[in-house]
Amino acid sequence: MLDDRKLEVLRAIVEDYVSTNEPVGSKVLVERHHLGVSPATIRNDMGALEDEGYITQPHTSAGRVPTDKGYRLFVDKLSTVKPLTPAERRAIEEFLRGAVDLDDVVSRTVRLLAQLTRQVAVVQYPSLSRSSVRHLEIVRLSDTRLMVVLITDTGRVEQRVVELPGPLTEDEVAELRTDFNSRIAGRPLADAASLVTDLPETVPAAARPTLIAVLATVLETLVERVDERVVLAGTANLARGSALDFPGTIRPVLEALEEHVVLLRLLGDTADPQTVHVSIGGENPHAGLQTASVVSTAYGANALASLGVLGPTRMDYPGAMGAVRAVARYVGQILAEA
Amino acid sequence: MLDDRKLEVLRAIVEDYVSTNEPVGSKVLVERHHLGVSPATIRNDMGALEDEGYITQPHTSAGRVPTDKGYRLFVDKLSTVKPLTPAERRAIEEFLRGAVDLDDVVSRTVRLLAQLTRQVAVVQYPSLSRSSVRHLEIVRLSDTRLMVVLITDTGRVEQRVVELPGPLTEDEVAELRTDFNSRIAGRPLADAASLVTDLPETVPAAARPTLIAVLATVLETLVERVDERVVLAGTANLARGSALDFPGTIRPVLEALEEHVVLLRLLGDTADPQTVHVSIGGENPHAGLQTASVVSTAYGANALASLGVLGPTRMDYPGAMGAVRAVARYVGQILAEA
DNA sequence: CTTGGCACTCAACGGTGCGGAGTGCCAATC
DNA sequence: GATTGGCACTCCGCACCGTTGAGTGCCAAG
Repeated sequence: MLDDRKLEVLRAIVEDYVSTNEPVGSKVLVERHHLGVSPATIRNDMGALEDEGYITQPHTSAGRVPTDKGYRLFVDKLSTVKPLTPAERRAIEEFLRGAVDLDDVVSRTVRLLAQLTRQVAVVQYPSLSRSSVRHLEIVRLSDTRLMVVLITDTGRVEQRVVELPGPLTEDEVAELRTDFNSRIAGRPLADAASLVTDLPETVPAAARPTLIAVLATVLETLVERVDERVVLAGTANLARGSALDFPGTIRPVLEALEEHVVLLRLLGDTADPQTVHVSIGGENPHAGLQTASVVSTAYGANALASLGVLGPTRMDYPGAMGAVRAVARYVGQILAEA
Repeated sequence: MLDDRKLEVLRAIVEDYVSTNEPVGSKVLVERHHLGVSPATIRNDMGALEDEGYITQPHTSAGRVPTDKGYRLFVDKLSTVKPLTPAERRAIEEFLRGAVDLDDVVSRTVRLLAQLTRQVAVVQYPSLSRSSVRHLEIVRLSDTRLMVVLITDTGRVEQRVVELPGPLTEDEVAELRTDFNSRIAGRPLADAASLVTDLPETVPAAARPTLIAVLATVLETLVERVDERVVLAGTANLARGSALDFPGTIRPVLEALEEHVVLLRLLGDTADPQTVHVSIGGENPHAGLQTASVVSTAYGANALASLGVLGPTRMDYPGAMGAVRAVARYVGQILAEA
């Protein structure tokens, strides 16, 4: 159905349209891509491509523009991930190395990605799930209030305040601290919860309600889906492209970006850190993102966090995929070392 | 120079323009605001107001639009802060009460403010400066790496990783922990730094380099300007208004919003929690915000944090000021209780 | 000082005509 | 059968134009 030249034509159309942001016609196509044939031939091919739904014309006497389906084919079959230049790689590494803690790593990563791709960058926090408890600190704020601080071996810190049913002395708090730590310190988070559920039975009945309150909070901290945190950068890039990129207004896109749940769903599709996932236009579940594409991948040792970029469907996919892949690798590396 | 009626005319122009988003002419003005005079009289007044630079015409045969100077006069002399309705107050209180920790308070606050004002909301984290050290936790990550966790009485948690010049045993770490805590626990952050600077002199020379490394990080944590953290919400509101609000594109505004330093400067003007500060158009230092206004105030017991909203100069100032003031009060209240 | 009248200005709008880019189709050619 | 040049056709974009109407500034009268 689609011979090699037709595919080549599609590739040329996508590349031209992405770089010029103008519907591309048969004439300019043969000029810029020195395909060895005449415009008329290209026109025939374009007709075929249009029949198959890979390209479309905005109006009768205009050039062609790729459809979502066209971009999909381009990404799947016609393009290769564009590796970064050594200079870029050095810059990335250097920039990320300067981070002082996890928050800083994430924040640098997202800014870096936005700058490299000139799109909106999204980074999800690395997940707790596979990490282990380094230390559980319990601090007495007042007679009836405690603060629980969980520290993991990945450097993550989670805190919670507990309101107690009754007063507690400093000594009792110290005891609680040792009780919990002796059971869960060094254990993976996933296992930790089950290791403390029987704690209430080991103490006198009088102390039980208090312990149960603390336990509830500790469990909450252990299983909390902190990986639901996301960070954004580069939203100004949305206003960069022409009016063609986002019909009418970028408002629905900005709205979608503020709904973190939506973002998480977009990023969530990505499971394997080796592959870069691309979601194009109408493939996105969210109504406000029908003209947007997302390029994402998983990162980190445990591959439970992900990052990516979001932009108009008219996006430099090979470049974005290259940047996303490279950044994900470097971040993973940095996190593994920390 | 400007008699009462002229001021009344200015007020009417501002209010009309803000609500209709269209340059307002003399005729519609007398109709909608039943000033007891004819359009011709109003025209004379408008002429005077224009001569003084309070209003301007986009083009010859159009109505008048307030200038920055006009908005300034309106805000300073012609308007009163619009209090929220009891229903709104209840909703705010209820929403903020649901917060589980400081991060949650901040995140709820910013979303709330964005929704109430339909503008971009900015909330700066409450400052550490006036709070005290609740606890300083030092955790041994490996032979040569420590994690320092500072917990304040305001519920804030700051963490840092320290690379040590030489290895340290668990016992030595425990000793460090007690050394530091005995000196600074319960002390205000502002004083804490000076209380530990002489620590190195109290230990054997061999242990000194290590202690100095730890000390450096602890000091950094103590004085760190965490109040430089800001959170945003409602950026989609920028794309709501007409093209008149932000000439050309909202891009420079989005860019400015990503530069947290800029935001901090904007919010920083606010010192007194009792007053609401307004910065209009050209009064803003940043080039990208020449057509934007910021309404902000300080909040919290120590009045060292601030929050506000940002929108086009064509903004409902009384409403925004009311919302900002009310939200600041409620947040301050909640933080004081916590 | 206020007001009605009036001439003037100018953005916005709809209609018209033209040029050009790009297409689809067809017959001729390789 | 694929390729190609030719050609008629479509239709966007643009410039031009007159009309309309909102709004103004000014002036003379009240």
